Amino acid sequence: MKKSKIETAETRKRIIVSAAREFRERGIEETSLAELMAAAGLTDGGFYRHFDSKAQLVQESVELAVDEVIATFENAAGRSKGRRAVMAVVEEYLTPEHRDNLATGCILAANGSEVARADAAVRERATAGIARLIDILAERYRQSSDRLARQEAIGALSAMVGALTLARVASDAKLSDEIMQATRRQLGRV
Amino acid sequence: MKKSKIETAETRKRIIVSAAREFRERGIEETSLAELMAAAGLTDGGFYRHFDSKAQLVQESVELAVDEVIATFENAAGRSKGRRAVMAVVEEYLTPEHRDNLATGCILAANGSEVARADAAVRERATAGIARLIDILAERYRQSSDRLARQEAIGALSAMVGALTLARVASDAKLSDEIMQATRRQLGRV
DNA sequence: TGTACATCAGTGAACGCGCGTTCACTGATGTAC
DNA sequence: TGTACATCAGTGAACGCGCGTTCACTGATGTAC
Repeated sequence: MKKSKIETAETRKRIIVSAAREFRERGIEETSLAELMAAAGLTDGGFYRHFDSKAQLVQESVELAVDEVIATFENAAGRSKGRRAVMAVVEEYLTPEHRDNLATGCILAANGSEVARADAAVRERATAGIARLIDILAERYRQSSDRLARQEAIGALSAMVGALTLARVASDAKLSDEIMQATRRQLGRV
Repeated sequence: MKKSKIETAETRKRIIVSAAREFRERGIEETSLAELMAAAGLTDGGFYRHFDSKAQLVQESVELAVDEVIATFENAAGRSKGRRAVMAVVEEYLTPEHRDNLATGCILAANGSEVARADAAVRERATAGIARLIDILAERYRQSSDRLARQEAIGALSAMVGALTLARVASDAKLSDEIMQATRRQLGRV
C-alpha cells in the first residue's frame, strides 16, 4: 500500500485542508481525529504517518486558516483604495453568508475563545495573523497619521470579529442581522 | 448524610457559581463534572442530586455569567450620564485586569465561539444578555436618534467583545495591550 | 532495462484514559404520631 | 415534647463510550545492482 511521494504529499495536504474546515465548523477540541481522517477518506491509524500528534495538525491547520483570512482581506481590499478598501473588507466580512458558513470563514471569529486557550505555537500563528490583518487595514487608513491609522484598523478588526461572533451567538435572526448591519454602518461613519 | 433544605440549596448554588467561573476559565466542553464537583468540595456522583445533566448546569451557569456582565455594565454606566457612561463601561471592559481574569469576566468574550455552537437553551440565554447589553449602552447614546443610538451601542459592544477576544489570543504582550488601548481610544472618538 | 528487496502509506484492532452518567449504600434530617 | 420511620444529599465504585495514540500487518512503490 505504499504511495508515491506525490500522493503522500497530497494526502497530507488533504488532511490539513479538511481539518482547517472541520475545526472552524465544529470546534478544535470537539473534532476527533477519526472524524478528520474519515473526512479525508482514510482510517484512524494512518494519521500518525503524517503528523506527530493532534497538536501538530492543529498548528498547521490554524496556520492555513489564518492564511485564508489574510488572503480574503487582501482580495477585498485590493479592489479599491483608502477607506473604501476598508469598507470593502467590512462589507464582505459582515454578511449572512460569512456568518452561516463557519467552515470557510474567519478563524478568529470561528475559534476565537478556543484559540485564546490554545498552546503557544497555535497562539503565535494566530497572533501573526492578527498583526497582518491590522497592517492590511492600517495601510488603507493612511490618510491619517500612522498611529491613528493603526488605531482605526484595530478598532475595525475588533468590531468585525466581535460582531460576527455575537451574530453567531444570537439565536434571534432579527437581532443577528441587526448586529451585522449596525456594525457595518457604524464602521462606515468614522 | 441528608442535609437540611438550606444546605442543599446552598450546595446547588455553590456548584453553579463555581461552574460559571470554571467554564469561563477553561472552556465549557473542556471542564469535566468531576473537576466542578471537586471545586465545590463534593464527589462526582452527587452531581445528579442537583441537576439532570451537564447541559442543565451549563444553562444555569451561563445564565449566571450573563447576569454578571449585565450587572457590570449597569454599575459602570450608572456612575455617569450619556456618552461618558458608555466610556466608563468601555474603560472598565478593555483593561489588562479583565483580559487576565477569565473566570470573573465577560462570558461573551470568554466563551464566544463555544456559545455560538451551544444548544438552543444556552444560546437563548446568551442572546437575551446581548440584547440587554445593547439596551444599556443605547440608552446612553440617546442624544442621537433611537436608531443611531442602537447602531452606536451595537458597534461599541462588538468592538469590546472582539478586542478582548483578540487581546487574549495575542501571545505578544505589546500587541495585546495595543489592541485594547486602540479600541478604547477609537470608541472614544465617535 | 530488468529483477530483488527495502521502504513506508494506509489498515484495522487494540491500548489506557477520562468522560458523563448510574447505582447501591450511608446516615443525618424532616415528618407523623 | 419524644420517638420511629421515611427521605434524600452525598459517597465511591462501576458502566459504556469515544478519545488520542500505538502497533503488527499489507502490498505497491522506489531503489540498488
